[in-house]
Amino acid sequence: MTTHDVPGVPAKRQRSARVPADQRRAEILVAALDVFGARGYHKAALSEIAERVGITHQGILHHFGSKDQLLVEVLEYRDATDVADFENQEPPHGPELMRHLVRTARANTERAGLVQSYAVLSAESVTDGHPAQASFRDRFTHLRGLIRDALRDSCPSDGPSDAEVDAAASSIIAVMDGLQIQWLLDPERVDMPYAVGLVIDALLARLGSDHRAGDSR
Amino acid sequence: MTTHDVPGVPAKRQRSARVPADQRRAEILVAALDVFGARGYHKAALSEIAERVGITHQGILHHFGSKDQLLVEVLEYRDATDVADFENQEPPHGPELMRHLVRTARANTERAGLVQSYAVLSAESVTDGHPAQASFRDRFTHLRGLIRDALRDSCPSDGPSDAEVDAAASSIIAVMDGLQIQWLLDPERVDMPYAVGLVIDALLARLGSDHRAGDSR
DNA sequence: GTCTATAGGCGGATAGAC
DNA sequence: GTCTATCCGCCTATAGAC
Repeated sequence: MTTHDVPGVPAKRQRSARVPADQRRAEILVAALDVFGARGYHKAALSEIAERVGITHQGILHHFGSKDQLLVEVLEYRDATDVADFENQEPPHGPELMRHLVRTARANTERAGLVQSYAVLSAESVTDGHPAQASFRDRFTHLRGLIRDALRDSCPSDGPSDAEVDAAASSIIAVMDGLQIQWLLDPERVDMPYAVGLVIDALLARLGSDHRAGDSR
Repeated sequence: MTTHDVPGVPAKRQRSARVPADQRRAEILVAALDVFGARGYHKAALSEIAERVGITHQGILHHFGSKDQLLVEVLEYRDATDVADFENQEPPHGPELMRHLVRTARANTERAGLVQSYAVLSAESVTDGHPAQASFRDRFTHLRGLIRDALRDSCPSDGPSDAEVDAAASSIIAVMDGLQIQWLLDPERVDMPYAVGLVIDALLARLGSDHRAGDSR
């Protein structure tokens, strides 16, 4: 090294330009979503996120308090941008929701980074004491409710049992999530939007028809 | 502390009994599967695994070389014990495979630790350069092939298109995997075996029937 | 109000003693 | 086969510079 390493005068890091907190927080959230998705939450280093923003890792802790809290806010940010992709603030209802889910699967094939973040973080959330556990549990509860209502709308008369509708709602979410992992590992061999559409059609047909006559389970 | 902390004589750890390598490796694999499931791969500490076996974490590195390699061997061990649960060494074929999948989902409700290990590790494997990436990609390719063949067996005449069968195979695996995460977060509200059975029935009906006449997609 | 510097503690990896 | 010793990298807390 050619610069002077005088003990009392450490090689000074170029000080970052002073930026308003709101803007800085937004920059950090974008970088964090990227790095969390690429490395997973536990392997991700605050210093890597900080480097992308041009500050030190202590700067992140100043804005977010802890790595756990940063994760929670990253997930909120992800959900916010996800709904903003579609014109309405509110997610669609009824049969339109099913088409929305297929469209989402199709859109996801163009944003592998976001898909990876979601897949890794949602699975990691089931580990003991994970900071995002409540966030994901609430998310799934909410989604199941939305889809359950939409399924009921599509099967008006002599509807299927509550158990069937609940299971179908869980399954539609599960297919979307499970396909993401297979697709990330082998994009050529997995067609996410087509498979999601197929399962939804099959479940709607099953719930709509009077299959119980010939049921042998 | 009341014991003597003489500098030259550090409090000596009780030395473990010398155990044959094969036996020790097996003990480590059992403990590792447990800890990886409870904490996730990255959060899991070699020292915690070592403690259960009664050695230091360096002992594990002696037997497995690295934490990454330990994970790979843990997954192989898991698969080996999984097939041993059922009488035949070979997984069932044809329609019997579908019943096997539902039975597996039911059995999984009694072994949350194993389910957690699988869910966390399979999702983590999609991160950049993860040591288990090839292992999981091959696993999914193999499983899709098995299920694809079984679906064809169940729909003999004027069968559905290859694309439909492929998508159905991916979807059945995806439902099982995705349901595990929802179930781990909220066991009371998710019925894994019932939902898996529902999706399989719905897909079989869909692939078997001549739905294309009224298809509007 | 925004950020950096310093220091402690833990986890993984390597080398060498017993 | 197992241990001790040592290194480096990461998260976190505290203090203080601008």
